[in-house]
This record gives sequence, structure tokens and C-alpha cells, in this order.
Amino acid sequence: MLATTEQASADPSATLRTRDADRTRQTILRAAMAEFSDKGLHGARIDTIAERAGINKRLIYYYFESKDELFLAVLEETYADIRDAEAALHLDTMAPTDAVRALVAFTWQHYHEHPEFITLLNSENLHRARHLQRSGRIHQLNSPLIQTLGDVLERGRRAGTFRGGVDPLQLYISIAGLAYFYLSNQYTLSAVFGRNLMQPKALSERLSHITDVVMGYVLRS
Amino acid sequence: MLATTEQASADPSATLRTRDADRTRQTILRAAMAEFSDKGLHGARIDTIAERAGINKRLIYYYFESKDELFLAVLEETYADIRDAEAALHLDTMAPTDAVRALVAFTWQHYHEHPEFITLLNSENLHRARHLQRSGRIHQLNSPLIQTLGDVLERGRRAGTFRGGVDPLQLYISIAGLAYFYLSNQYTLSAVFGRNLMQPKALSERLSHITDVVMGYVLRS
Amino acid sequence: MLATTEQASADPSATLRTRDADRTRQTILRAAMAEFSDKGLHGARIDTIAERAGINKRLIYYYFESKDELFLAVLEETYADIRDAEAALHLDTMAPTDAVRALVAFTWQHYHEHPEFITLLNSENLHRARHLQRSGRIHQLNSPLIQTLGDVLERGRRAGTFRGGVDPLQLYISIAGLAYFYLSNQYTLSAVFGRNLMQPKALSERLSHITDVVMGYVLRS
Amino acid sequence: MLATTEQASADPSATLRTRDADRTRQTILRAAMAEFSDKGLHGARIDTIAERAGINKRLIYYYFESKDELFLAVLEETYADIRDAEAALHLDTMAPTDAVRALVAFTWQHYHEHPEFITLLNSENLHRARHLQRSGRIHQLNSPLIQTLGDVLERGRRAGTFRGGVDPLQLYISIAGLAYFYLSNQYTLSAVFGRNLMQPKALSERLSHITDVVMGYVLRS
DNA sequence: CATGAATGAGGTTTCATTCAT
DNA sequence: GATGAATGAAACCTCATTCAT
Repeated sequence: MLATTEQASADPSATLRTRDADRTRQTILRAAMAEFSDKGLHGARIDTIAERAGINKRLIYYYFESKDELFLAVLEETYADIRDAEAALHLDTMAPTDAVRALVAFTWQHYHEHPEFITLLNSENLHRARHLQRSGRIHQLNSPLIQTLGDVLERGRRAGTFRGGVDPLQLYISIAGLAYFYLSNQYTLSAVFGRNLMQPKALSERLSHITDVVMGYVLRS
Repeated sequence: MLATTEQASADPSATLRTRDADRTRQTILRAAMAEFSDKGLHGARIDTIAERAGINKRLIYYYFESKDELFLAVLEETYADIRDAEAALHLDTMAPTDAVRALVAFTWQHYHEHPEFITLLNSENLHRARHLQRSGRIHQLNSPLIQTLGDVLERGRRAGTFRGGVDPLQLYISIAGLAYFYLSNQYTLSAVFGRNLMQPKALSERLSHITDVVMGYVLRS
Repeated sequence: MLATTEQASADPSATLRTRDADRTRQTILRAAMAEFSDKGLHGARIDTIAERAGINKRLIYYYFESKDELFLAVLEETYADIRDAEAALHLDTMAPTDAVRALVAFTWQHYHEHPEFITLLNSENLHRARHLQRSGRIHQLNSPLIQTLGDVLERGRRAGTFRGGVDPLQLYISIAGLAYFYLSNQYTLSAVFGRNLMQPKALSERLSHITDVVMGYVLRS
Repeated sequence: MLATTEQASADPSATLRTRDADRTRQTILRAAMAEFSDKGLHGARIDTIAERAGINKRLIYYYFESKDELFLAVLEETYADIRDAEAALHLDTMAPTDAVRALVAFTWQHYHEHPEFITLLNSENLHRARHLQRSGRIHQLNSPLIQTLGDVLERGRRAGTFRGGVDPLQLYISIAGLAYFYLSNQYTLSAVFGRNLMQPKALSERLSHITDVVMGYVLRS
């Protein structure tokens, strides 16, 4: 985004510098993501991020204006990650039933493989989304998935397999919630119920259950 | 140890002292609950809790050992609140279908009316339940609800209305997740999707949706 | 000191009370001595003293005006202990050589058995004796030992066994110093020299050495 | 690492930075030494150290990790000071009698001119040498003096002037104790005996006395 | 592009002491 | 004589941020 090709040809040394800059920026961003994810916005330490990134603390302020700006950048990066992954699903090319199953499986897997998504969102919600609200890139974060899911539901309804009147946003939130809550609250749930919810068998059972719940809802009975 | 009214007349001074201590403790606890809920464990300020409670900061350390101990006490209080409310539901006296609907409605309502439950749990999960794990009262927090829900599901299955093979803990987590995620992530969801999820109409629609999802799953098709 | 015999006969209940009072006072004093000895004046905690004494913290302020007053009382008690023990030596009845040996042995043993004496004096010297200087009982602390030691030295000189011109105060300070430093600085000495100075054999060697040093000095060569 | 004057001209900025950091560290160390010496470990205040050093309080934590680490650094510095001074004595080049007299005089003078050594050691012993025990530099603190003193004693014994069987560590501790106790306990001794022990005449008398005691012991009679 | 040094504001916790009975 | 509840001042330490090069 920073170095266009034209500039590169104009001044190779500048390119190098900018490439390095991009890499440094990315290094900071990934270190910050890990730290914010581990400790939350308040618990995260600029010092620790610098250590994790292996760079001088002052550099963080060079690339990002403040801790809050850095947090926002991390959030945007995280949203971009999931948006890209969702786009790669191509639900529009699948049969409705397969599409819903695929979305459920993808959501579950993505949350499981990206626990930082969960903690970062929790942090941002604790702060009532005040970072996202100031984000210039907020609209790019809105994935076209809801639209796509709406199309899938409509196709299913027309084919007679899906029930009608399903709000795609409600369904999307439900699919997310069924996966998110289990993973996000794994520690308190495990402590209170004395059951390890994260062993492989428990995880696959959960995915089965979620799929059953969602399909039980969308399929016409 | 708590003075009954009769004893109170015998020794009013002692009663007053006891009452004051209990009341002070409770005042601190409620102020702490509000503050921890607003700002999370790290964001919460002991000074602010003292201000909210209208007491001297030092007193917090007189009743509770440290910020972490206070947080644990708040967590335990919060769990006790929900456990008491769940017990008052008396699902065991209802018809299976009514019981599941009642549980869904109760969960939704409780989370909605007690947003502190959500933020406190998020905080505790960010810290991987390290407070709860040290709690001596942890086992008392495990509500008998799972057992009761299991009975309800079995009754429904025998009556031929419910599907079989439903794990009550999975179902409980699903009901919770369907409600929790919507409320917990309301700020980021609203920001990203540009829809106000908290206006009355949206809320009642959500409850309808959740109920449909859950009933679509448990009812035999 | 508080309850005179007359008062006792006049009001037995008062006697009981005062006897209890004396006991409580003494309990506090001993607990304070232990705590001040362990942690020094600044490190000692009123709360801990109350705990050690098994009494309410407020009582300490009832019997002693403040932490500093309590510390002074402890100091005076400690000095009284050693003064009483010194008086029981009866150096004046011994042959000069025996008397000096006895004083050395006693000093060594007393410091060894009463480590609190050392730490309390160190604390008081850190504070430039500001408590002792305000003590009303300061003059009672001045043991007649210097006078007695002077007599011993004079007797020895006249008998031709001791050298002349020995200042009894200088000698007293030397005897004390030879014992005190070894015990007081045992921890740093052990750490730096890597030798355990407190095992029985080392202790008896030290006493031998001190005795040799002192006798080598006072005996006419 | 310290910039020589030549290097300074090559890169003045780097030199300055380095010099400043070293100087700041040293300034803090000296201020801390004064404060810890005055008030002991517990009585010393980080704020006061910052004031004495004329620097920001936060900086103390930048250079030293905590109050305890700072105290350890001060201790190590103090030990280094005395070790360097002892090494400069060159006892190995003197006649045995002169060497012992020189050591006595040096010890007396050093303790007198460096009262911080005394109070710091007292503090550390109150804490049972817990700082020194964690010191990585502890072994460097062990001066080669004991070895040297042992050589001196052996030379004296061979020459027939010194008695045999003298443990150099015992003698070292005795010399130290004779000087240390007088100075360390000057305040309580003065208060109790009503004699000013610190006026010049008293001080020189003490040195005479100590020398007599030590020589009376080591010299063959 | 990068860094070591420095800072002010504020955080949790501690402590001797007093209040009210 | 005795106690539980309460307090103000101050302690150590942390943190995001800036300075100066």
C-alpha cells in the first residue's frame, strides 16, 4: 500500500527502505496482535510489544500514533483476515445445504484457529467499539457475507429445502454465537463444569452439535 | 452469627455493628461489580470503586485482601445471582416444551438485564479463569441446572416430542451462546453492520429467533 | 509496679483487673520485642505485634502511646534484662583473672542467647538513640558494671597480674565488640566468606579466641 | 566501554550519551547509598533518593529494577570500595608487626570515614543477608585480605615475634569488631554512659586501645 | 530509520493511628 | 478493659509517552 511500483523504479534505495518499513510495520502489528490478544487492551504493554517485535519502543510511535491507534490497526488487520477467508469460501457456488454446513464449519474452525479474534473482539466490545467507530476503514470490514448468505437462504427456500422468513444477519449471528461462546468462555465453563472442553473429541462433538442445531433450524421440517 | 430481630432488641449495639459491616461489605461489592463490569479487571480502578461506594479506599483492603480477591468475590456474587434465579425457574414442574422455552426466555432476559454478567465473564476468560480456579466456592457455583435440563430432555424424548441423544450441557451452552454473543458483541456488530441491535423491536426479534433455533433443534421433526 | 499491696486488699476485683492488665502489658511487650527484633523498628508492624500477642490492635495504644513509645519500652525491658543478668555475675567476689574470663564468657553467651538485644540496639543506633535519649529510665540502664570492672582491673594490677592503665569502659566495649560483631554480622560474614559461623564448633572456637584476645591484653606479659 | 578522551573527539554524541548514562547511574547509586545509610532499607524512601540525586523517580526503576535491587547494588558498591582500599594497603610488603598495625589503623579509619558501611551492613544483617545471597557478584566481594593476613601471621610466627595457631579469619573479625562496635553503637553507648565517644581525643584513645589489644594478642609474650 | 534516556501522572497497596461502642 | 470498623497520608511501582540525538 505504501510503495507503489512507480516509486520503486524511480528510487531503488527508497524502495528498499519502504520495503523494510513495511516489514517493520508488519512485525509490530503481529507482535501487537499477540500481546493485545493475550492481555486485552488495558493489560497489553507497549514495552512487551516492543520486546516481542524485537524493536525499539520508540519505533512503535513512529509507525503508529498511540496505543489506541495501534489497537485499531490490529483490529482492522484481524477483520481483514477473516473477511479474506470468508471470501475464499465461495458459498455462492454451492448447493444451499452445503453452503450452510460449510459456513458453520468454517466459522468454527476460524475461531478455533484464531483465538486472537475472540479476545480482540471482547476487548473492543468492552470499550463499546470506540476504536472501530473512528475507523476510516470500517466499511471495508463489512463483509459481503450477509448478502451471500441471504442469497443462499433464498435459493434453499425456493428449492423447498429451507424454511422461509430467515433473517440472514440473525442466522449469521447465531452461527457465530454457537461457536464463539464455547471457545471464548472455555475457561470459566471448564472451571465451573469440571469438564475439559478443549480436547479433540469434545471439539468435534461441539462442531457436530452446532451443525445439528443450525440445520435443524434452516431445514424445512 | 447474623443477629435475628429478637436478638437485636437484646443487644442493639452489637447488631448495628454487624449490620454495618455486612452492609459496607455489600456496598463495596456492588460498587466493584459495576466498575469491573464497566472497565474490566485491568481497567477498573480501586479509587473509583471507593468513590462509587462512598467509602474510604483503605476500607476495601480491610474487607477484601486485594483487587484480585475483590474481583473473585464479585464473580462469585454474580454466579450466585444467576444460580438463584435459575433455581427459581422450577423447570422440573413444567411440560418439556414449556421448560425449554422458559429456559431460553430466562437466559435471554437475564443476560439482557445483567450486562455485568457478560463483561465479568469476558474479563475472567481473558485471564483464563485464574480467579475462579482458586475459588473455594467454585463447586457451589455449579448450578444443578444441567441435571434438571437433562431430566426435561429425557421427559420430552419419552413423550415423543423431543429428539434423542441431546447432551444437556451442549444445549445449555448453545442457548447461552445464542443470547450471549448477540449482547456481548452488540457494539462491534452494530458498528460493522450499521444496524442498531438494541432497540426494543430488534431485541424481541432476537428472542423469537433464538427460540425458533432451539426449538427447531430439540423438537422431533 | 502498678498494683500496690494496699490497693489489692482494698478491692480484690481491682487487683484481678490490674493483674490481668500487667499480664496483658507483658504479653504485648514480649510480642513487640520479638517483632522489633525480627524486623527492626521500621519493618515491625503493629498489626503483627497484635497478632503475635493474640490481642486487639487497639489495646496496644491503650497500654503504650505509640509505636515509638512501645519501642522504647521494649528497649528498656531489654536493658533491664541484661543489667539483671550482669548483676548476678558477682564479679567482685572473684579473683581478677576469673572475673575477666567470666565477663567474657557471660557477654558471649548472653548475646548468643538473646539475639534480640543485638537487633534492637542496631535499630536504636540507626535512629541515633533518639528513643533512649527521651527515656526517663535511662539512668537506671547504666549498669554498675563499669565500676565493678574497674575494681577488678585495679585488684589485678595491684596483684601484679594485670597491666596498668586500662580504661574499664574501653575494655568493656572491646569485650562486647568482639562478641557482638561476630553474631550481629553473621549473615553477611557467612555469605561473603562462605563459612557457617554458627555451628557449635565454630561458636566455641570463637569464645576461645575472644578469651585469648582479652586475656592477652589484660595480663601482664 | 568508558570513552577515552580520544574516542570522544571521534564521536562526541555517542560518548556523551554513554557518559550521561553512566553518570546518572552513579549519581543514583551515591544518593541511594546516603539514604539507605541514613534510614536503613525500610526507612529509606525512593522519593528521597530521587530528590537527593536530582533526578526523576522513574529513572531509578529504569536503571535498577526495584528498591531491593538498588539496595543490593549499593551493597556491592560499598564492598567494592572497601576491597579496593584494602588492596591498596599492600600488607604483603610490610614487616609482620607493621602489617598488623597498619591493618588495625586502616580498619578503624575506614569505618570512621565511611559510616555508611556500618549502617548498610547492619541493615543487610537485619535481613539475614538475603540480598547478598542473591548477588551474582558475591564472590568478587570476598577480598583476598584473609589470605594476605594469613601470610603475614605466618611470617611473624616464623620470625618468632608472633604467636602460632592464629586463625586469620578470627583475627580479621576481631579487628573489625573492635572498631565496628564502638562506632556502630556510639549513640546508645553515649546515651547510657553519658560520655561523648566521638570527640577527637576519645577517637584516638580508642585506636590506641584497639592496637594494644590486637598486638597484645598476636605478639609472643 | 532507529535508539537509549527521561518523565509526569497515576496505579495498587501499606501503615500507624483513631472512632465509636 | 476491650474491640471491630474506619481513615489519611504516603509508600513502591507502572505506564504510555516524549526528548535528544
